[in-house]
Formats: sequence, C-alpha cells, structure tokens
Amino acid sequence: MSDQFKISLPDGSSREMPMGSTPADVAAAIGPGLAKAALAARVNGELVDLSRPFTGDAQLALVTSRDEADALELARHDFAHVLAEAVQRMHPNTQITFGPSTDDGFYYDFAPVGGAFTDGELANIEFEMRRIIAEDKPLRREVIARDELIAKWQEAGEIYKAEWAAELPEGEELTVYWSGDDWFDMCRGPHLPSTGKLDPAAFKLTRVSGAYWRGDQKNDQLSRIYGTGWLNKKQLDAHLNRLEEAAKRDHRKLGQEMDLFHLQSEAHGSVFWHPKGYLIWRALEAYMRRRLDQAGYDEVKTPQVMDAKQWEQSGHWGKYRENMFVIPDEVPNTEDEGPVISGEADWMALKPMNCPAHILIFKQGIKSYRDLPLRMAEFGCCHRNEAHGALHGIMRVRQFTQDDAHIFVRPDQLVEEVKSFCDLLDLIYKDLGFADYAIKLALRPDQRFGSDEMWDWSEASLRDAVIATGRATEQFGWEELPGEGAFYAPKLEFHLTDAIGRTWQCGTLQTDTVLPERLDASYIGEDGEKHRPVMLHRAILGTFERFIGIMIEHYAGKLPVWLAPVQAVVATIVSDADDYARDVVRQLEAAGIRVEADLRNEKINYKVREHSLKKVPHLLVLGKREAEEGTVALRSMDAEHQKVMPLAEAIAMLKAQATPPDLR
RNA sequence: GCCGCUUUAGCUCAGUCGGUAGAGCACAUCAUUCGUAAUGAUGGGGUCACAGGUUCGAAUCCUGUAAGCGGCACCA
Repeated sequence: MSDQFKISLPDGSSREMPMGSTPADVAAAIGPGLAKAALAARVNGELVDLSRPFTGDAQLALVTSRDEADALELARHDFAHVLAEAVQRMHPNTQITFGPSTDDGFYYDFAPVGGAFTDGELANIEFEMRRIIAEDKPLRREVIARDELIAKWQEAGEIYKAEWAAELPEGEELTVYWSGDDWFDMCRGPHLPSTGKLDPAAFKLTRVSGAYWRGDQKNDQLSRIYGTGWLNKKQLDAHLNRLEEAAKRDHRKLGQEMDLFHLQSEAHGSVFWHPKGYLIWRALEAYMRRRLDQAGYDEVKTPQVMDAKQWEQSGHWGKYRENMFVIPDEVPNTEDEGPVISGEADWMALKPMNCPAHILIFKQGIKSYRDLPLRMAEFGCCHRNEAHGALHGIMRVRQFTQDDAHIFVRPDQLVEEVKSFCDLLDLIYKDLGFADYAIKLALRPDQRFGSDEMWDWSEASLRDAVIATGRATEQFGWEELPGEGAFYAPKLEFHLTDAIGRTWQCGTLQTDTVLPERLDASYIGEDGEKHRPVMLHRAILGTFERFIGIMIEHYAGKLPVWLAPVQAVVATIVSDADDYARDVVRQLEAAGIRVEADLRNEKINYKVREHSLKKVPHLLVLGKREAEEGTVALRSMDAEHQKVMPLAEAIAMLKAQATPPDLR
C-alpha cells in the first residue's frame, strides 16, 4: 500500500496527500480562504468531519456555506449540541437525551431535575449558547467502546443515554463528539470543526414542550426546547418573517375578522358557523353534491345516534370507545332531587363515523352483482371526543362533517373504481385551487386484521390503479409508506400543498374487506351464490370544517369569487347615488350575486378600507357620475386599478366569476 | 391525556410595589355629502374566565377548575 492517497476534487483535479491527512489538510493546501470557509467534507459522497483522516484514495468535495442543505443540517445539529451543553452548564444535574435537527432548526429533549423548563428561561439559555459559540470550542470525534461508553453514561447519571447506547445495534461503531475537553455527547456526526463556525445571531430558542421519551406516551415525559437555526441572521430574519406572514393567514384570526365562525367553551370543539362562514360551506357543499351526482354517487342521510350494540358489532366500541360520546337510553329523572340518570340504562352513542350505517343501508333488500359498484355518499356529521390537547381551531374539532362515501364493489371492479376516484379527486382539487398535491400508499401495519393474501391483493390494486392514472410519479410525490396503513386496510393518502408550501392530508381511500365481513354484507353473484363486496372508504375534502380552514389559510381569506361569502359590495360616495345603488344591488341579486349595499354616511376611503379588510372580492363604487351615466367603478381585490364600465358589463363579469367551476 | 404559557370592554391590548379599571378600534347620537385603505365631537359599555384561600384591602399573591395557545401523544 502506497503511503500517498490520491484525492480527486470536483473540478477534475487531484492531489497526492500523505497517509493520515484529512479534508482540512486538503483545504489548507488549496488556500487559506477555503480552509477558513470549509465546514465539512463529502468523501466518496458521505458527509464527514473535516478532521476525519482519509482511509484511501477518495473523491473529495469540501462543504462550505454555499452548499446550503448540508451546511444547514450541520449548523442545526451543532446548535442542538450547543443547546445541550449550555443547559448542562446551567443545570448540571439535567440529563440529556436526544436532539436532532428539524426542518427549520433543532430541538433537544432533556430530563430536568426540578420540573420542566419554562419560556422565561429561554433567554438565559440563549445567552449561554452564545458564550459557547464565542469560546469557539473545537468539536472532536472519538470512537469509543460500547461498554466504556455505557459505563461513562452510568457514572454521569445519564440513564437515558446509557439505555440508548445499550440498544444501538451490535457491531455499529459508537462515537462521541467532544466540545473542547469538558463536554461530550454520543453522536454519529458529522459536525462543524468548532462551535465558533456557528453564527451567534442566526438562531433563536422558540418554545418549550413536553415530549415523551422515544415518542411513547407510556414512557417518562421529557422537557423539549425548540429552536430555529440558520446560517446567518438574514436567513433567520427571513424565516421569522415567514412565520409572521403565516400567522396573518391563520384561519382563526381571519374567521373572526371576516365574521365567519366562532368557538366558545360551552361547546368546545364544535363550530358556531356565522352566516358568512356558512355561505362558504353551502357553496362548497352544493359544488361537491353536483360533482358526486355527476360521478354516479347516491346520497343518503343516516342516524346521529345508534345503539351501542351496533358499535360493538362493528368493532369500534372495543377499540375507540374512549373517543365516543355515549348517551344513556332513558328518560332523565325529572325530580330536582336524585341523580339525573340511573346509570342502569343501555348505552347509545353519537356516530363517530358513517360506515356501519351505510352497510346497514346496503343490507336492506338483496343486492345483485349488477348493482355494483354502489356508491353511497353522505355529508355525514360525526362526533369524536378527541383528546383535549388535540383540538385546534376549526381544523381539529369534536363535531365535524365528512364528505364521506362508501363504494361497494366486486373484486374485479376495484382497480377501475379506484382509478375513477383518483380522477374525480384530481378534478375537484384543481377546481378548488389545489393543483399541487401528492399521493402516498400506506402499506400494511404490523398489527392488522386479514390475511396476507388479502393485503397483497389490496395493496397491489391500489398501486395499479394509481399507476394506471399516470400519477404514480415524482410530480405527484408518489411514495409507499410501510406500516402506515389502517389496521383493516391499506390506504391511499392525498396530501395537498397550500400557497405557502405546507402540506395537508385531506383525501383518503381505503379498501376494506373486514367490515363487510363483520357486519355480514353480501351480494348475489352471477353464479347465484352470496359474495362479500369490497368496501371502499373514501373522502376528498376530509371534513368541511378542516377543508374550509385550509382554504381560508391557502387563500389568506381572499377566496375565489364563487366561494366568497360576499361577492360584491355596492358602496356610495354621496347619498345622491343611493337610489341608483339600490337599483344596482337589485340587478346584481337578480343575477345571483351575493351582494351587499353600503349606503352609510361614511367617506369612500373608510368604506374601501373596511371591505378590503373583509376580503370582499369586488367593490362597486358609485358616485354622482356613475349614477348619471349608468356605470359602475369596479374596484377588484386582484386588480391594481379600478375600472369604470357600464353596469351590464360589470354584471356579466361578476356573474361569470361567481359561477362555480363545474357550471362554467 | 401530558408539559409550558395565556385568560382584563364586542375586538386588539395597557394596568408599575396588592390600595376598588384604562386606551385604540367597534357601537350609539350629532355634525359632515366627501372620488378609492381610518372625518370630527359627544356618549354608553367591564362579577378583571370560574371557585376557593391569604390580606384591613386582590385584576395583581396562593390553590383548584375550565377553556384557549405552542408542542408531545392521539387522529378509526
């Protein structure tokens, strides 16, 4: 073996380096500028420390802050370590556990001695972190024997680290990273050469949170500190600015400003829809109903309350009872004295889902193979008593309405039916302004019902159907997720991307053979025998509450005209235009436009501001001139300047925009 | 459910050391008729989330409860 290694660089050149040399040496050989800028190295494609000696000839690419993805990952990982070191300096008995990088920064989970961290401590911890960065402590990798490491952790009283170290796979090389000579953490690396490579102005600790050890509710709860971390202050400020912008489109804030809905503690987790909010709902529901009618669905309506026995039979009582609202089936005690209910009555429950009821409809009468596919739709109002910490605005609620449907198919119809569903969903998402969405296939979980043959077949059918639509592609983020399926069926998930890049899973489709079996649904086949149908559970919006919340945030309140609760306001400049304004309103109403008049004795500036804040898409401004000429000055949300036009022209334009996309 | 934080007028928020509550917007009345993001004046409006406690005295300190917010866990 030669005592020189050949190191090839990205520009095609190469250098001979002596054994024991490192990427840092190469950087230094190239020039002092690069030596200073280098953060880490890619050696044969693998990201490693600058100080990691070469083990043979290698392809080398030095990583600098220009390699943003790598640089951010390194910086965030290092911020996490610095956070942990800072916390242990300030609270020496706090145990460290685990602290990775995240999409916008980092966190670290601690086991503090005297209770969880609070927001008030973050500033002090940031201060200590900046001190560690200023100390420019070298970060040094050390390979360590497992037993020695476990002993070290135990000696230090770090029981979580010791547990973790003991469970890392046999044969894996364990490494620790030293920060200077006085602090270390177990870590795979790589890291920056020293803490001083971090920009002390490029991070901010953002919040504290509880988090379970290893993500399991049965384990101890740790105290997590979150931070956002970047390469420089400019990036940090840009990020904080993005968060502010996102907060401006928060559906809870806009819901109040636009007077769409409210929530209150007396019915927490259920939405009070105000007239304007419910207009959005009605427009969306009417649209969905037309789309479903066109697609061959039969709409039904099923009971809110069913006997608990029905839920026992479907399996939900056993598995999900803690999240169901149960109701005693008895007349309450009407005396003032004594308990209101006896506690001895049979139980009923508010429906947490619609599927059993749909099967009960399916089972009425005898179904022939000729009746299939049978598509049963319901805008089904369901109740689930969610864990209180899970509730969030109108996005996660206890009473919600799904755009639910169950499609009963013969096995030979499955692929074709799934394909049609994908096409329908695609059409609807595009109509609603979500052209960008991803499709994922969630595969069998470890704990499941049904045979492996069933799962093989169901998974393959879903996969084949998506492939047949031509959407099993990178553009659609096509991906298979092992272990993520429901316990009774694999699942197609449809994740849409909103205007600021967040993703939301809304659509879903599951192939279920379990429930038809449990509730004994069957059809008569061509052979005259009874057969089990396959049942597809599917939703496109998910729930109206959540989807409307998503749309409010996606559009920042500026809904497309056909969905806007108030599509136009007619605002006068002087009271001499009032009669004309009333006439304009009448004509717009006759054209089916949701219009309001604003004849108040206020300046036009005031009116413009107010209706702009309420996100009204069109403002028809009427003064003396318009009244005399029979025109309107149309000030539209999406246009920079107003346009004066004859009333008839404005009506035609508004009417076109107010027409739902399926009726155009 | 768990951890942390919050709760004061319809809304957004001040309220210092414990001494019985304040602003802007909104609302009402009056004046103003005005050309594209806030006209002026006057006025009404609060069991300081709820229940206890400490204190001569509590929006303020303590305990409990509820809801909300940020996470964790959950999401059939």
